[in-house]
Amino acid sequence: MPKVNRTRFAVLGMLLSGPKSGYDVKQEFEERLGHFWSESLGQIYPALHRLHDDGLVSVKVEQRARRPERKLYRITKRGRDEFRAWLAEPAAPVGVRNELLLKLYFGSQMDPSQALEHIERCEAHQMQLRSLFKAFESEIEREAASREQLVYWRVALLSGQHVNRARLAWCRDARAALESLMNEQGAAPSEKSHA
Amino acid sequence: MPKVNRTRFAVLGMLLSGPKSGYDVKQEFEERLGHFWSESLGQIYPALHRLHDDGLVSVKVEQRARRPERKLYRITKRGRDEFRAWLAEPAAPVGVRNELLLKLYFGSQMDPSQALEHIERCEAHQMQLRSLFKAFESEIEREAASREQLVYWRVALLSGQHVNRARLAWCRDARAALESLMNEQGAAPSEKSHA
DNA sequence: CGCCGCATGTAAGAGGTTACATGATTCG
DNA sequence: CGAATCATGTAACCTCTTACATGCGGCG
Repeated sequence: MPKVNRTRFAVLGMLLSGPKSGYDVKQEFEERLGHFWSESLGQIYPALHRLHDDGLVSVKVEQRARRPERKLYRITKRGRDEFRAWLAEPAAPVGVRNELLLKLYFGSQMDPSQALEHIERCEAHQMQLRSLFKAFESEIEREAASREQLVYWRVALLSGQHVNRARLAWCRDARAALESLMNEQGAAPSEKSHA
Repeated sequence: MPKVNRTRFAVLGMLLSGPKSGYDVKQEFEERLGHFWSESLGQIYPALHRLHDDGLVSVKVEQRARRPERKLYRITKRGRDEFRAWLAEPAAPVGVRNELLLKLYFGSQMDPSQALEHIERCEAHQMQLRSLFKAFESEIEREAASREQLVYWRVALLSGQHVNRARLAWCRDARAALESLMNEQGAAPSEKSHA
């Protein structure tokens, strides 16, 4: 298993669109990649230091009138080369760890009504996500620097939307399954206390 | 943020269906929860020791003729109680870290044909997954111990299938978007070398 | 004055994978 | 005999989040 450090390249990639401070990098992760990637400041600052040690970025301290000073990191030629090499490599599959499904797998240990609550929470969350994605649609239209970039941003967003729709559809199916289970048990109450 | 140890409860949950060894627990994770949860032996053994220290499981060494001996862990009353309490709590949302989308987000740094390869790899992987899910459908039908358990297992599987279908649909959309981008650029080749 | 936003960093600690270490038994 | 499976465990090593520590400037 070719274990590469993804934070390293995620941060490096953020610098492609121009020199940035660690703080800027964090902002951009949250604003634009929030639905498929995240990095904390506790990862970003050390990553920038390491990138500098390795010569993939250069630093310059920027002094601004009446604003705190900050370090602007700029990607170097070597940085670009290494980034492109990383881009070409196959992506590792997403690690799956879904706590909701884990709990539902053990659903027979709880009340069906409790299981239903879990699903309703998921449904509410996915509805919110749907709105966010909707708002994002117009935002990337405005902010993309080129036709090419817009296409790739749309592709990334589209993935979120497809999965979001799938989760919403699943919530409906799951609710239906649990409701019919509750009807069955309500109609024919077998012994439950020692299950 | 109420940080609870999920491995602890995942392992504890595995013992609900009867006493098991650490090795058994690992098997069951792989066979039945593979698509939404995983635990390594390096987590499972220490987790069982801690569960024992905390009185949530009991141990018994099982001697078998001409087979290596093993430790059978059995969930205790307290274990069941704590497990049920954990089940009732809201599940943490899935942490998102999708390396494929990260690379595609930076797609304008590579050849569209390279981006296309990334998508085709994803598509191939999702096709395999689809077959696995299909096979799983009949397996849970055979192995569920009760009607109730079957419903919950079906709900968990259904989630995998919905998301799998969404990813396949996205692969098709993404391929189409990239192919039309390649046509545009092939027809009107603007300067590319310094992008 | 106190809080918020900007800005940089470190340290502690949890969580997680992999490799290592050991040993029995079974099957070809 | 050697490889695969069963079986248990530890150690090293990443990764990641959180909390802590510090300081400036603007705003109410």
